[in-house]
Amino acid sequence: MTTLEITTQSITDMEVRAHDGHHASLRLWLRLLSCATRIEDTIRQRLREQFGITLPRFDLMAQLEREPEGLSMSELSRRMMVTGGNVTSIVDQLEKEALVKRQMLLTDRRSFTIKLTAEGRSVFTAMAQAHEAWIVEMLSPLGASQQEDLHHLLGILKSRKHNPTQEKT
Amino acid sequence: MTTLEITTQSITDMEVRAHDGHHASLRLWLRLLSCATRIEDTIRQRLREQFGITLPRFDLMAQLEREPEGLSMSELSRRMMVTGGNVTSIVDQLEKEALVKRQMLLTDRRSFTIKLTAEGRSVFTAMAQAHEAWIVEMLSPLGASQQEDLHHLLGILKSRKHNPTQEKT
DNA sequence: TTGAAATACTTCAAGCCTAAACTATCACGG
DNA sequence: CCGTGATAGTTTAGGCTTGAAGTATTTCAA
Repeated sequence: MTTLEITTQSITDMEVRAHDGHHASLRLWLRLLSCATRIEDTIRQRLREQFGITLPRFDLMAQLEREPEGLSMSELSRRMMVTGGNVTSIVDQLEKEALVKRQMLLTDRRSFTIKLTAEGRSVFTAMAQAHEAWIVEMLSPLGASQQEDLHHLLGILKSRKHNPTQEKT
Repeated sequence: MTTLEITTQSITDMEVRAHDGHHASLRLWLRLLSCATRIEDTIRQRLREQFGITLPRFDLMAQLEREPEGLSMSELSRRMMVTGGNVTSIVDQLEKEALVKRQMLLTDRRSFTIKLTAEGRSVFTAMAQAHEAWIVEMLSPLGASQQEDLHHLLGILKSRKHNPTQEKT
């Protein structure tokens, strides 16, 4: 299956590299996933213990905090990268706790705007501060320039996501 | 709260850097999470469409594939970093589909060994091959040396995870 | 021996999440 | 107008996940 003839290094090197590259990619993916999971689990646990809130609810509030004008359900769904039905249930919960409110739109009766309530904003501010400190703490094994490097590498990964042979430009 | 007096650049620089560093860490975390989520979602979707299996079931089978002798429930739970109850339900499903089997232990009647069935092993082999190709494809925006860099940086992050208070160079 | 603590696993309630089906409203070309 | 297709949200069934409570078994020391 693989060539055994070694006239120059180049051919063999390429194949060895390709083969190893597969396992290396897999290992890289597992490590990436593991890092993200560990950090996320820690955040989830601390939010629960210290603020009695779930991560998805926190995330939704974080989206709203950046948009004082509020967001529609579909825009929330897009930004949070989750399905619409999911957003419905999270907003339902947060509305029950009076942390967000649905606001009718005059221009389109199908839609409405979700906003933080005054209490929601104040609660979120306190949580966000703690949250940011946790992140800083958990990323601190990396120095500032290493964090920049990591940010850059992940940016490359993000940009051209998955490119099945030939994709539109 | 912060000093407003600027006698030399240094003080302000430090504070600005600290402040920016916080936001930079947060941005880095969001990017890391987003990369992991996008890749994971793609894998989940393709496993479902092409093999009619869920990601957790695939992951559990992957653990078993590496251990021909099988694993206990608690060992599976530890390796997959999920709770025991979770493993119970996934094994239940896989057992229904005859992809894994519970095997009584003579030495300890509380426990048993979970193994892939012959069919499970054969099904898994096909899936794993596709899975690895997807990973290679999705990581391909990064060259081999960039993947190594990323692997290395994530290794640092993983090792010293979160280290309360004491540290910073 | 025996009973308390530890261990292995299961069950349960509650919440997250998805895909798919459903309702209501809007847009717009005929 | 009007009807057809698109869009905004909701609902539902099924699966994952957790934390906590529960059952069975083992360990170990008094």
